[in-house]
Amino acid sequence: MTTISVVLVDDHTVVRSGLKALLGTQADIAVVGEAASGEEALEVAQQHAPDVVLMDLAMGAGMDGIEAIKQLRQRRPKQAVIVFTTYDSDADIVRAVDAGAMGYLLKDAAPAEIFAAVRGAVEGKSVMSAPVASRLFQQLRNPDEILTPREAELLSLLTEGLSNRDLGKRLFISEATVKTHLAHIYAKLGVETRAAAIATAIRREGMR
Amino acid sequence: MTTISVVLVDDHTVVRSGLKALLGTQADIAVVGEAASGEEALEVAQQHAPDVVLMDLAMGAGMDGIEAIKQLRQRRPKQAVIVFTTYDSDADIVRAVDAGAMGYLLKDAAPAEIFAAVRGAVEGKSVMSAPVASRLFQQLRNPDEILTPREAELLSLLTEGLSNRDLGKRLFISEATVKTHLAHIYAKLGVETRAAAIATAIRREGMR
DNA sequence: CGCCGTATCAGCCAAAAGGTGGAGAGACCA
DNA sequence: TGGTCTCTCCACCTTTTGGCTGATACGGCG
Repeated sequence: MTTISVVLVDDHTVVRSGLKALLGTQADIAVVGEAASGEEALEVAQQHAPDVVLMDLAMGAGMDGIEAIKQLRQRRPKQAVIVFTTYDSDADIVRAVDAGAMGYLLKDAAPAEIFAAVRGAVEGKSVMSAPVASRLFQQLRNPDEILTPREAELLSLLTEGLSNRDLGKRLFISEATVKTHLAHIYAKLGVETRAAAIATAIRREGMR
Repeated sequence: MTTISVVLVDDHTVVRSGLKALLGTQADIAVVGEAASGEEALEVAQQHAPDVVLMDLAMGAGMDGIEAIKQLRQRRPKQAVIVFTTYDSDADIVRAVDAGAMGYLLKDAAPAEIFAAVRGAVEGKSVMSAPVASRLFQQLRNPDEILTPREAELLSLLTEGLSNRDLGKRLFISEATVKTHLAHIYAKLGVETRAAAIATAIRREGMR
């Protein structure tokens, strides 16, 4: 049985050491490096060429986790990246998977779950915490379901090419409210701009 | 009934032979020559003075189809050129018709359609595949909407939801140039925002 | 009863997009 | 040769957007 080399990326020292101790109990898993930021992660991964990178998405300063995943994946496609984070917002999940994450674990995951994720990752299996999986599944299956009625209404008008001001007038709400709704829509669709939201919405069957 | 002489121009031998066999089934059509490039086409057409030239637009190397059409038309205005190609991009259609093509067929056209195009061409009739016709019609109806090749390229990327910066990187041009192109595209499409441009482009058949 | 999801609104700030006007290089055309 | 088109780039300025934080209100649910 080969040993699985792992690099930990988290800006909290305590989390890293805890994780290190936990993984240390497993004979077939070895933590070969640590990093506290996205930039550092790239360096460390370069040095140790680990099989798996366990990474927190939220990093204090500098490059964020998503960007780090993209770059890691670009440099060594065979290396598996597992997201290990506190929050499970829809946007983060979609973007992380999009960026190439092999797994998505929440920090309250059971030890056994973490071990399984690491071992699964090297075999090309994608392991994720139950709540994350269900969300992702729902997203892929019917992303519109997670939009509230009002949001769906707004999205539909958005595909007409209206501006925030016009959207407000059309729906009899303030521009501020429009922006709030839009922010929620972007998060749920996993995009950052209205352009991408429109492209996604129109192509996503139904509204042409 | 006079026999219609045809010259085939396509850089793929298989396409030429298939077409030759197909046209051979018609008593009134005779393939009198073949060419694999634009230059060769000019020579062969010179030799055989065919009634019709069936030509692919995409030729591996050397003179492209559009240029070949222009020259053919210039040398023998009576000779009909029919474009027979795989793609139906707006730019190609417009340029081919501009260059003097009498017809525009897609390679998946039905045999009957091809025969009709050849026979129609000698009578001065212009025959084209349905999707091509509809595009051209739309172009003619609203000439202002003809996008330049570069603009079309940009518009297509625009529908992916990219930002100006990303568009620039992707096309190896500055953000300033991107903005210039976008302004032109908006004007031609009759919209004011990128959102509307995307909505229009995606819905306007073709780029999904 | 508090908690959560939904919908509404505000203000502030940075980034992106859009408008205007100009300009040079290269291709093409008459 | 001169005019036109296309593609490229720049500067300056305004508007739009998106990100962040926070707030109020209503209704359902455990």
